[in-house]
Amino acid sequence: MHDIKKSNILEASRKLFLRYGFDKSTVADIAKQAGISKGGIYLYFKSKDQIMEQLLLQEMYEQNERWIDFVLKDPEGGLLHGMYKNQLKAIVESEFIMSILKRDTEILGSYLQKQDGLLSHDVSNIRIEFIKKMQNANCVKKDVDPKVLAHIMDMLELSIITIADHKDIGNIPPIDDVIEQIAYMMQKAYAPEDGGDSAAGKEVLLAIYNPAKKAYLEENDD
Amino acid sequence: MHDIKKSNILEASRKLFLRYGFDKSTVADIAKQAGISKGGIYLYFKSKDQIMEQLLLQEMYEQNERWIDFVLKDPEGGLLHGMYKNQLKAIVESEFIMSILKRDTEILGSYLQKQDGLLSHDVSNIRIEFIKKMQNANCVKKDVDPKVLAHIMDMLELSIITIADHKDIGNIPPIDDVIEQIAYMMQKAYAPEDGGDSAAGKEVLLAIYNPAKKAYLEENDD
DNA sequence: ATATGACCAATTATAACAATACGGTCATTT
DNA sequence: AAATGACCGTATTGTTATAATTGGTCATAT
Repeated sequence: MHDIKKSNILEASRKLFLRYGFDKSTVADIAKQAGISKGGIYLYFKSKDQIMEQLLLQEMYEQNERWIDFVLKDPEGGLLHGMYKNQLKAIVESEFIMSILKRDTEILGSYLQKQDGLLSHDVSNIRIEFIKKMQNANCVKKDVDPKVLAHIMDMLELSIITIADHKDIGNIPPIDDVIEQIAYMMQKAYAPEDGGDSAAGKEVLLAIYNPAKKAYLEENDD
Repeated sequence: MHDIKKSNILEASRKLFLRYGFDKSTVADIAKQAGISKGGIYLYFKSKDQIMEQLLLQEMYEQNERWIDFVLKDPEGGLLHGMYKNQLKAIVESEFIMSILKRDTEILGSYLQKQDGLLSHDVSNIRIEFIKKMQNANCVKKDVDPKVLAHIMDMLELSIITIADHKDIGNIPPIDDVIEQIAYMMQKAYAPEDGGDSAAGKEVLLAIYNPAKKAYLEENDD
């Protein structure tokens, strides 16, 4: 990160947004938490909304980095169940990412209404295309409808985050156990008969991810 | 149903609650819709809350009847994936049941805050016990943790209902396809090696369901 | 007996207004 | 140049009084 001040502001915002939500965290609060003056904020960001936008981008970037990292280290990371497992693991490490996926009004507040750009872009279509590519690379059984499979993956991703609001926490098993069980289920159902080609799957993932990463870093050289 | 008037009131309430929600549907509205006077309502129910309570009980009963019916007709209905599939099918046939599982404040309104009795009883523990019984009856693989499996079933049940609030409807596949795919996944992952004993599973289900049904009918002889 | 709707207390919605807090700016300081 | 915080117009929130609606009752009618 080039600019330590900018980084401080983002870190302060992350902390406050998660604790009090976007609406209840004032620019003055953020300035105080970051150890600078209110006016100083506006030397680095043109609005409070833009702070949130940058924060979302950063968190998404870091989540993806974690994901790729997990995948490359996992022998089965190139197969569908391995990728999905590691994506879920990367997601649940960030409360902020979870609040995005939930579209949590408590955290994101009025930013949800205003800024639809970042948050509304539909991740499901990306997932569908991805599954098709994985089928071609012999990482997923070919006789399954990518649209339906992607949707079930969307469902599990959503509910792993939201179910805490619907069940007593005492009845929720450890999140790692749940993720492992989901991966097991997907492996049994969707891995090709011959086990699949994990190395090829990793290639598919990197071929999509690396250009996106490069584009992001060029736009945000921090 | 013994009393046609009572039935009319419940039917009128169901219609209005689903359309306008519990809070926005007044007792006068219900009376009008049912074709009787407001005072008449109180000859059959002691409060507006009690109408909702009876309605919930009725809807749950009917959902269970549909479920058992589907299961008995399905050759694989006695296996875990068959039972779950048919339970999901029975659920999505009733908007009311879906609003209960969502704890939809738009529909249930202030009834959610007041009456916790009916809605808060945790269905997850029932599911765990059920899976254990199914394992003993050779309908589910024995090397899986019932707590985790039950939780994943809770997750899928929840998200099949709630995901419409999070995705464009254009990107949601037909609900029947989704349910079939979930069943396929569960069959691959959790059916015993030998295919399992569907008839035994049906016995397990009826052994639990029939006494519960009898108790309900005795309490509500309508 | 059964059913009605005018009536009641209690809750909730509406309106008008005052007070506050907010995001953002900019003259001044460092 | 870089950073500050007093300042500004607006939007939100709090307050109060008043009006309307609601769930539930019960004297009366059928």
